[in-house]
Amino acid sequence: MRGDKRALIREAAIRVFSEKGYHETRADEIAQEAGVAVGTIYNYFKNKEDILLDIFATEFAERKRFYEELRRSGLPVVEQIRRLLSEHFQRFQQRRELMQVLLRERFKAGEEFRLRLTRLYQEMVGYVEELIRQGVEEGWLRRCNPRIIAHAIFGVVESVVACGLIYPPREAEEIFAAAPAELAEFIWRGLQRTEEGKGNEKGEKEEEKGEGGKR
Amino acid sequence: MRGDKRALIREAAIRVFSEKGYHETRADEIAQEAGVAVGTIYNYFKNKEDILLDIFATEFAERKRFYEELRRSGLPVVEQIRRLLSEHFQRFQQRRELMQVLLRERFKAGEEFRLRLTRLYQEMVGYVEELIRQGVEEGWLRRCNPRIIAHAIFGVVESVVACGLIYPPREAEEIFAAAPAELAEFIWRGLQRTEEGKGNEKGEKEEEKGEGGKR
Amino acid sequence: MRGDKRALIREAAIRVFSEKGYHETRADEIAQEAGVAVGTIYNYFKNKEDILLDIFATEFAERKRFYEELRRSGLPVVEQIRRLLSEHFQRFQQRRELMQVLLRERFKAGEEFRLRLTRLYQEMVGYVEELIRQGVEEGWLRRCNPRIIAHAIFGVVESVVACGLIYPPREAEEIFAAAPAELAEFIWRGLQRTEEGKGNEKGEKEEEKGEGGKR
Amino acid sequence: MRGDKRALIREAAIRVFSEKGYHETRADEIAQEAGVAVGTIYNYFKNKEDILLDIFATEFAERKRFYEELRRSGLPVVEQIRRLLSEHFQRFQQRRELMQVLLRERFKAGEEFRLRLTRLYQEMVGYVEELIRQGVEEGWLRRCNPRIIAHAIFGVVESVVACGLIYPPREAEEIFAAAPAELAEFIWRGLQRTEEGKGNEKGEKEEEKGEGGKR
DNA sequence: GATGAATGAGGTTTCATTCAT
DNA sequence: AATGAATGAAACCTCATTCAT
Repeated sequence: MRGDKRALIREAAIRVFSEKGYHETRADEIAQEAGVAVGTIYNYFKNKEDILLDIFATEFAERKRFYEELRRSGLPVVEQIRRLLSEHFQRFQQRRELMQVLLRERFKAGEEFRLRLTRLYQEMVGYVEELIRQGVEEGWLRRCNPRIIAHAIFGVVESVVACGLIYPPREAEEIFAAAPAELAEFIWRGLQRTEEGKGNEKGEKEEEKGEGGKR
Repeated sequence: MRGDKRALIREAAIRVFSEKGYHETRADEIAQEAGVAVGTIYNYFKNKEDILLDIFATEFAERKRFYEELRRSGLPVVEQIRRLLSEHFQRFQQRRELMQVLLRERFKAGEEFRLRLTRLYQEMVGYVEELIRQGVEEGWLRRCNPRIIAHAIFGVVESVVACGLIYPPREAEEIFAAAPAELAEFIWRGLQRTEEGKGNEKGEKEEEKGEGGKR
Repeated sequence: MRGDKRALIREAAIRVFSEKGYHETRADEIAQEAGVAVGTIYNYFKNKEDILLDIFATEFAERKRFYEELRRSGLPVVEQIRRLLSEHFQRFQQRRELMQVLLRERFKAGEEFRLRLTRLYQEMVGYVEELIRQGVEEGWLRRCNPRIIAHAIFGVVESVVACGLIYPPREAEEIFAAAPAELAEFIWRGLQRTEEGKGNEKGEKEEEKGEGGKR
Repeated sequence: MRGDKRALIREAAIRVFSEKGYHETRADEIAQEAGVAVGTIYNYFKNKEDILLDIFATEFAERKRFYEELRRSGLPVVEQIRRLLSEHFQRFQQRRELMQVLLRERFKAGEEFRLRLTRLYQEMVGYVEELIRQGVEEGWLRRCNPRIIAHAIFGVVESVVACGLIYPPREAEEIFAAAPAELAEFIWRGLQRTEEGKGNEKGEKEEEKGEGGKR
């Protein structure tokens, strides 16, 4: 039950944060959105910042779970990356408000917050970094700096979220619809080996990409 | 003289904002950094937010100048994109603090701010979008959604800035050194036409994308 | 409960305003006088000006209640005016500080304030104006411009309040003690029909007034 | 020349004060209205309050000059009062803005200001008080408390100024046109002896009143 | 556990005044 | 004497947080 109320407040916070931004949101607005009294918030969270941190922590925990599951799956790296992208775009569709909050408040300052968030973020990117490193080592992917490329991939994915904050709903929807396939393709080409045995290798990849874009 | 003082305050603000974030920065900290009294700020800016907006406006104006110069250069699109990327990375090296502020505060809420910034941002991305559109039409680049790809490119470039906010200085420097080449390559591959067997390959892709867009 | 706290703050404000004037009074002085924290004030009032407006509104509402009661009383107009004056002087004795605030801050500028107060004031004077109009029609009072005379009566009554702000306490007390009778007489004579030779006298006066108004 | 600039600024201040009120007027608005730089104001006045005080002092000095002239005129008291009222209404017509400022800011707090103004005000009312005292002693006026009645007369006169601050221009003009005769009559009746020898005494007075209202 | 009125520290902004030119 | 940019003290108000009910 305790978890329920915490989640209730967290989800309410996501809605208002995504609408007005963390700083512009007052504690009592979160309470109102959650349908509880202001004081109740402080029974479940240390302070306002703690709610934001919890939003990040909850989402990152879920992602980590997904990443580890993926890692344990034993699938080929290329397939793992495909699923990872597909998962991200899918999750964005389901939880746009959440994603917007994550994007917007990613760099909020505040001593402790910054430190804790940074750690979470590094850890998360680390999974992808590791995946790419493996892909390179195993010869699936072109030789590159895995850390930089991992961040770049996050940058690409986040660019879609950003569009949702920049364009009016109509245009945003068009972008959201086309983006997954478009960007999977973009990232894929950016990672792919080119030199030898293209014909064969390509064929496989193309198929994979197709599926990735679809689901 | 008036312009000088405005710039003096703006540059001071960039330094403090990049350090502590816009919201966590107090007006008198900006004043102190600028070496003026608090009141002086308000002789040159309507309010604190106005400083932030001015930071964006000034930088975006400069970028627009560069983009238009580029456009008028008559260089082949591929070369234009190359220069654009190179310029961005170079500018990032020169003005890291500025770039961090732009990245961090991009989505700050606040009625008027949001509206004005959105307009500036769209305009800026618009240049790149147009460049890509041309590149595709002229056959230099692969067929794609230019708007989405333009945003993706910004996302990639911004990912480097983000690293500066996530990693400790030592590691960040390593990333900064390698990123330009690494990411130019990444973007480049993402845009490039596949050399051989185009006709066939293309057909497939279109189908895939079509399905991807449908869901 | 809510009404209580509002009244508590309002009454505290009256005391401080009457002592130092609205503009010279700081929000925290009101809070201190009321025995609450500054923030509490803003739970009950939109801003400092809103307190002042509430002081006027509350008093004017009470006066209106009295005027309407009087009107419904069915007493002869002359008696109504007598009671009205008596009530005013009595109320002044009970609520000197309040009256001083009303006198002092009556013309405070400030867009909305001015508008709202003006409306309240006109309404209040309107009652007396109407009373005089009736008195004239019914032949109790001399022929006159009821609106102007209504304002003049308020001017006379307020002059006593003004004395409280000008003279040191000792002298003020003397004035307060004598003023009600003295001014009731003054006003009364100013309104009274001349007893004998009315027809003739009246005619003259009308002419005189006519000329006076012409110039 | 020094006096000229001082007067220039004072007159400008009267215009803005009457429009927005003393507190709501900024020093630079006075400067702008006067067509000088802010700094210039402080070459002629100690501070903002000093301008307001100067407005009162200048007007009160002029009034005192008039009162003393009147006193030295050797005219019968009744005639003196008639002229005094007539002068007041005339001056109001010529200098409405000034009168509004005097009415509005009469009770502004501020240690030194209050003290100095109070002295000026008492002195000014004192002349009228003395006049009435004489009138009573000489049997021209009914027995009364001269101080209270003097204040009441000021209250009546000021009520017209107040109307200018309460009613919209159209209605205010109507009031201004009718007020002098109307109020002279009101005051006159309030002061006049009634008991013995009315016929004769009255006749004289009526004439005087008529003239008073006219000019 | 829930409530929401009370709290008061703290930040933004204003604006009277100064003073170097 | 005139200027007006710079100053910084001061005040309003907000809003995260608490705690008695």
